[in-house]
Amino acid sequence: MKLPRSFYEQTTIDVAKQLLGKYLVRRHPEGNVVGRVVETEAYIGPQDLACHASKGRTARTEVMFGPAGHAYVYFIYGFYNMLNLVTEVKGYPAAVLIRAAEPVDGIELMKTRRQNGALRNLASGPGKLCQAFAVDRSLNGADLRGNVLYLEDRGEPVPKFRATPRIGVDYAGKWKAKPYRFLVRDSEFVSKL
DNA sequence: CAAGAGATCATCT
DNA sequence: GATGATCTCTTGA
Repeated sequence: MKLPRSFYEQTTIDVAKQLLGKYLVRRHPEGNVVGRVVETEAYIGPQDLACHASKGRTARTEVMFGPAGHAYVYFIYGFYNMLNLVTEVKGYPAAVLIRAAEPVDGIELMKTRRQNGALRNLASGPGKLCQAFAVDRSLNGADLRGNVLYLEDRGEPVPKFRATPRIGVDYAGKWKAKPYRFLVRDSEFVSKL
């Protein structure tokens, strides 16, 4: 069943943990694609220097300040999109970055969208995942209760996971060491160990 | 296999 | 005008 808005209104850490083992569904004219989430990161509030919203409320970060259960998609490095899910209460900027998923359905379609079609390389990283799932900024602000992009609970308990510091945020001072990255143990589909 | 460079642009100063 | 929540390819051991 589709995750309700109340799921995303929990604390960002809880959402990030509980997303592991949930299923990301992308409906698209080319075909539908489904992946099992195996890696997430939490970005929490205006004081978190790794969180874009620590720079203030701008056109780019506006979605993060909005209500939970919406997609925050941004473009970076001139090449890649990143998919986040807005969490917590309206007015408090926080989100969970989806970093990796295990391909489940629509694998052939994912391969056509990706350079390297090896199964383990289709969505093992936030940029790769957005390519495989055809996520771009047209989905920024999309409601996750809609039919284009959403998460599904298929009755699987949250798998065993571990926490590490987040990737690529060396500039974030004391926040760079916080264990806000969560990854499924024993999954070969994470971005890195 | 590890390390490094290059690609390329929206966003903020 | 600088930089980034990245990826791929190339290089060298």
